[in-house]
Amino acid sequence: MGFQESFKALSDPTRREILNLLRAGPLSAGELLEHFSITGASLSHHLSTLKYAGLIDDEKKGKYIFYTLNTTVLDDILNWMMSLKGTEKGESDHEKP
Amino acid sequence: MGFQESFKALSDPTRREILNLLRAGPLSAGELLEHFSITGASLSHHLSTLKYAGLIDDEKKGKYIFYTLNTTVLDDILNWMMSLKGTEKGESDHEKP
DNA sequence: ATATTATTTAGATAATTTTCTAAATATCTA
DNA sequence: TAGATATTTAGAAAATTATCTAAATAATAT
Repeated sequence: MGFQESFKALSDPTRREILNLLRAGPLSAGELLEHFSITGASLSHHLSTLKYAGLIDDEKKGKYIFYTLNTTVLDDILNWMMSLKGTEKGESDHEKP
Repeated sequence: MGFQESFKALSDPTRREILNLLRAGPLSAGELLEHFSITGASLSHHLSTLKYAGLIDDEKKGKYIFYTLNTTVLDDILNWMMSLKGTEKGESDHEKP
């Protein structure tokens, strides 16, 4: 999984809102659906995009599938962005090199 | 400019490479073009996408237009991602709350 | 076993994006 | 002024994406 899929996944507002909702803890597809006015099929596509990008995990519990945030990819993106800014991983903002 | 445009801009590998190249300092469109095998027109579109997203600035100097990295939007994205991770702005990774 | 509920998959359409070639604009130089 | 160079804009074709409805799969409940 590269940045390609991650950024593409993050570029949709519905998907970003899904991630926001998952901050509080795992939610099923149906619980997520209540927060949007799209069909279950559309939500399912968004979830599979997020999963393909590595941004969420899913776990089947009986009739439901619960989705959780996976922050591993976010960390990779954070590091890439910090290196773009020229800031090393542990470096403070206040140094004058 | 919202996250929409920024993430969309970042989702293309050519555009991410442009940002990487600009880390070292300003470059003209022509100088950037040498690093890719696309037409000038395509590059120009990528540059306008990056500019619209607020990720680069441009400055005309005579015959040339020089592009520079603008890290303001990157900071906003970094903050959003850190809040997704549940990490406050100045907070260390090592605390156990 | 049948019906109900939760979710995904298939297939279609409309909108967006990437890229190209060709033409336009702006600046410099001879 | 005419020609060359740097870059953008216009217009079109091909690929990708978001969304929908309808159908399929899987699990639970009666």
